[in-house]
Amino acid sequence: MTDPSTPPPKVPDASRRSERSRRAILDAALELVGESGFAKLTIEAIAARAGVGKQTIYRWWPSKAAVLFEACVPEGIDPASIELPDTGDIVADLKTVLRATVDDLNDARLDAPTRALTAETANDPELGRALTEKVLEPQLQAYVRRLRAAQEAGQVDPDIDLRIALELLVGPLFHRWQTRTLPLTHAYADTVVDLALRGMTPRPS
Amino acid sequence: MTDPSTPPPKVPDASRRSERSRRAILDAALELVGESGFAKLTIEAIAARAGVGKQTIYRWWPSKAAVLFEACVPEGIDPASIELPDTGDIVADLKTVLRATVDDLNDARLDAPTRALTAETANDPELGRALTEKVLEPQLQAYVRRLRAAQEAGQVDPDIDLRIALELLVGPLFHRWQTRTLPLTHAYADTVVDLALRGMTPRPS
Amino acid sequence: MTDPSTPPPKVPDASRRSERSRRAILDAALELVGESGFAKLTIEAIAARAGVGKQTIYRWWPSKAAVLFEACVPEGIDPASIELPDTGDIVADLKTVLRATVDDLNDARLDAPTRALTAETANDPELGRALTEKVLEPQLQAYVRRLRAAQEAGQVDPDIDLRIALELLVGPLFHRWQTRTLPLTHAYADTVVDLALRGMTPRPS
Amino acid sequence: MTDPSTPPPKVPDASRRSERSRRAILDAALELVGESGFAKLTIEAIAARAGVGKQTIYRWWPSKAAVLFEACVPEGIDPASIELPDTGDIVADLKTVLRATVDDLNDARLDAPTRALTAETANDPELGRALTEKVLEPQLQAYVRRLRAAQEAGQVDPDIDLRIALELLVGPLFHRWQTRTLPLTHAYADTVVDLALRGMTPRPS
DNA sequence: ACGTAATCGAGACGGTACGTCAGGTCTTTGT
DNA sequence: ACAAAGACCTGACGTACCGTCTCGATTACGT
Repeated sequence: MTDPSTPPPKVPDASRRSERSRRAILDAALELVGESGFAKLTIEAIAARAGVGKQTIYRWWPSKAAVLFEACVPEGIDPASIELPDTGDIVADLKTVLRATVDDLNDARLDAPTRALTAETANDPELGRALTEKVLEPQLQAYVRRLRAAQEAGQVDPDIDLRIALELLVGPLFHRWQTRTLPLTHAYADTVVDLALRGMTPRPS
Repeated sequence: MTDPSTPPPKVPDASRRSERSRRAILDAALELVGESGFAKLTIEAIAARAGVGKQTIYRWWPSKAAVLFEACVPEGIDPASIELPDTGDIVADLKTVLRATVDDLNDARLDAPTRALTAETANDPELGRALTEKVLEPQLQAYVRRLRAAQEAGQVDPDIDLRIALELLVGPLFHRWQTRTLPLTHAYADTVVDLALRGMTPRPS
Repeated sequence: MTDPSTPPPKVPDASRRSERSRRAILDAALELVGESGFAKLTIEAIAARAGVGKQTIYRWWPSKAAVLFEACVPEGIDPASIELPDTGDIVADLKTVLRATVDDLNDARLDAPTRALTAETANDPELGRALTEKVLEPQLQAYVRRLRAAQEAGQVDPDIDLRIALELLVGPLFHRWQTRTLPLTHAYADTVVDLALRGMTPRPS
Repeated sequence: MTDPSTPPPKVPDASRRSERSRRAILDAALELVGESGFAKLTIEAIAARAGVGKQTIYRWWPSKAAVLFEACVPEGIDPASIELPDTGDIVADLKTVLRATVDDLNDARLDAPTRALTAETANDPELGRALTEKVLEPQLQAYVRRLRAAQEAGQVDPDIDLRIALELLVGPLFHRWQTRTLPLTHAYADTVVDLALRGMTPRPS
């Protein structure tokens, strides 16, 4: 028996949803956030640019952050499928990955929406949870898997907490990106990997 | 010779400023951000709570972020005066400091405004610059000074880039705080210090 | 030769029309206008109450006023069949009729929809025309016929313009109903008839 | 002791009201209702035409009907000051007045807003009351006063209920105007007066 | 001691965007 | 083929704040 005091929230029928409108909305959101930033992004502007009624946005998304989230993170990609390269050389592999991350963070097209979403998590915990679960954790877990392989290959001290090890790698990059204190470069990525890994080498027994 | 097309921006006379109003505004801003978060913080609400006209806020601050910034970071503290402890034991000293940082980040009173300001830097570069310059860099420079002392004492490899070394310490903490992936604990701070420092010990030549 | 630029207006096939739906719609409209008034009457609400798709209403009626009109004025009654009583005593007959009119206007069930339709004629001239032609004029013509009979019977001055005579009778009632200035009573109807008829008695030549 | 559950409705300070805005709003409302009718009259359109924020309308008027009401009925006219002419000849005086009324009702500038306001009273009883009290009743009372003078002068039967007598005069005009059945002319006004007054002449005792 | 000039509380103003609602059209899915 | 259902685009609603402006009423100097 359901609660009679709160009538059903009228969930719309997803099977009748217009894919044309959905795509137009997501594209418009990405365009607009690139042009003017998240603060000036409004639902009305998205609707106008997409040639869509506002209600069509409110029907399917709870906030402009949710729209942007879906625009940035296309659903349907399997989180478990994310895998770091494994050439057998943990240091080289991590440098490859962190250099790619640096390139992504320096990409102007990705920078604006990513910063916007990250910032919005401060006001919107629900968004934060979604972002962590759908995007961040899958990537971090890939790091953990790669580090575990290195551990098993004897390249990393077996006593190390891999979760913290990973944070030693990505934390510094994230910190520089977030604070804009100094530029993010490949050389920086390399140095972080070298320094972090030096502390993880197996101790001579 | 000044531009005649733009009349003087009417800088108000700071000497006549009402300290009562200033304090009331800052206090009201802090209260409100604690109660409802930054998103629901409005200039009108601050003015109403402080018993102040809106213009009194607009006269002295350019944005609600600037108000909050001043509320959180009382001016008049000398950035150069920030100093990390130096007992001679770099590991112990860093653990002391990072534990204190963990405590601060876990303090509910500081959490909301700090997150709000951090998030707002994504939309307000001017605020970001101020935060970096007045708050962040002074602290980071204190780390650099303490690490340099350790280097000179032979506890840290002289080849290490201290700026990056510092980021290996604070980056992980900042990352956890920002992403809320796992709890921030003293044990975590200790492990980060241990792991980071292991990579910085002088190499046996 | 038809205009090729305007395609046929797609007149639906009336023979396949669902009588069930038609009745449900008309009943729902009457119910709703009684419950909440014309202003809050919406096509959506009628459709929902009638268990009918909105399109089924739009297919057959041009506006909510048209629905209400058909609900109030069942088609198929012969306008010429309306007849005032004729006992030979014009004063008594008019009092009978105006008292009945007063009763109708005081009937709460009829009041709301009638007022709504009357008011809507200000915005919807088409509706006004329909109302006049189908409802109002047939009744007024009945008055004219009855007054003419009285004229021929020597009870009314032959020089009188009967159209205006009739308006002297119904105008005051309509005015009071519309303006709600004073209550509509049988006594009022009687006085109006007495007063109006006094001016119409054949002059002593 | 006042009700603590309902905070004061924040009545705005009338002394600071902008007369410029007020006039612009009333003018815009009159223009728009003349152009497109009351149904298509929107607060947004009024605000746009008047070059005014919507809130400035909502601050001072409860509905678009109230705006139109004030636009049509400039406040500050003393209801008691309305007086019908008194040349001593009641028939001639009434014809003068009703002819003027006919002219007003045929004036296109007054027609649209007057019809709109009249129609709106069906949905908005508060408006109806205001209209009756501020506009209608003062005029009707003037009729009553003039008829009473005629009564005292021996031109009207002392037994007549003057309130009903007045309705016999204005009711027919109102009815024709409202139903648009036949044109409103001076000749019509004259005939109504003649017919109605014939029934009011003093009976030969 | 007194003008006078600036700040102050207050809040009306022209605006922008909000999130909701209803209108009327179009499309999909039975029956 | 028509009816139900309901998603869609449109546009107005009434509200919340924005940042600017104007209004007396305090202040706090500089004569």
